[in-house]
Amino acid sequence: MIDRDFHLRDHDLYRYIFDMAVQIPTGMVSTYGTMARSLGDQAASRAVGMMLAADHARPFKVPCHRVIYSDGRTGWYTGAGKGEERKRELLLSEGVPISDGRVLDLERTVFKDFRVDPILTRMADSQRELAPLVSEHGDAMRFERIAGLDVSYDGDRAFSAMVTVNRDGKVLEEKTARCQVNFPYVPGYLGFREMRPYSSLLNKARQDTLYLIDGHGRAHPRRAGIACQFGVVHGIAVGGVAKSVLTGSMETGSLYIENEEVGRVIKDGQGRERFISVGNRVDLTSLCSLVSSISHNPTTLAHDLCTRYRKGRS
DNA sequence: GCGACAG
DNA sequence: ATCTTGTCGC
Repeated sequence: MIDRDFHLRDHDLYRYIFDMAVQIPTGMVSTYGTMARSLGDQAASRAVGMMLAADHARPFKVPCHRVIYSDGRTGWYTGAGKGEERKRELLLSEGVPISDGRVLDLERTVFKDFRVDPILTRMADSQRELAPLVSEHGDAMRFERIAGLDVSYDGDRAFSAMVTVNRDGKVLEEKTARCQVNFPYVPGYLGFREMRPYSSLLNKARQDTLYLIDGHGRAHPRRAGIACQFGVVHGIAVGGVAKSVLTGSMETGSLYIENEEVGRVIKDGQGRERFISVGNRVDLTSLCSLVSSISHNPTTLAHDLCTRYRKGRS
């Protein structure tokens, strides 16, 4: 049984990062990569840097200047008196050894013993648990309704949209929603950023509708991309329609992970290249045929709608 | 230089 | 993803 609430919840990764930063003792530093690894995945290192630099509400004072690059480079400080120079000043005044813009003796100066819940490990485990629940069977052509979904952002305010068309490409329904997300984009964990914005578009999960999501399904390091998460959590048919590759190798129009075909490249109704992979309850071949055959890609329609919605309401 | 990571 | 400027094609 999958923990639906775990997938649907807004996990506040900012709070995790702030709670970690205050654990770095005066006179020591940590690195973006070290903090990401403590959370469970080094892939989040850029996200750690983005969160520390972001203009985001903080419940207490966060010593961002104590977080540096893993090669010792001090980097930038976005707080009061911003700049490279200010960050070095602050660290020097705290007794951190710096020379030539680099923190010295990293073995001793880099703090690694964070006390934190390894949330990314739990998320990755949850994706591995979900992967075997994905069904790759079902004819995409049997659906009367095809719904494209996408999200647009203003900072961490998400504006999502769903456009439902029939197989002739005629628009049957449009819907928008907005919500706050506090989980940044981390490669491999997109589902934990966008599950709520997408789910808030669903009055009820419809079995007569094929949902197409901007992102991958099985073409994911743990075979559980956002299209799989959305499909299994709601028990619906979903296809992944991505603009670029996340993982795997391309050979003659197919995307492979360890000799298994996990996706295909096609041209959509507008002639644009898209990477298709199974989310849930459809087979790859009919899914590709469907996306190629619809004159207006519902995912593109949803992209345009949520962009307009954001610009009109933010 | 390599590898390169959805949105 | 978003921002911003510049360029191309209709």
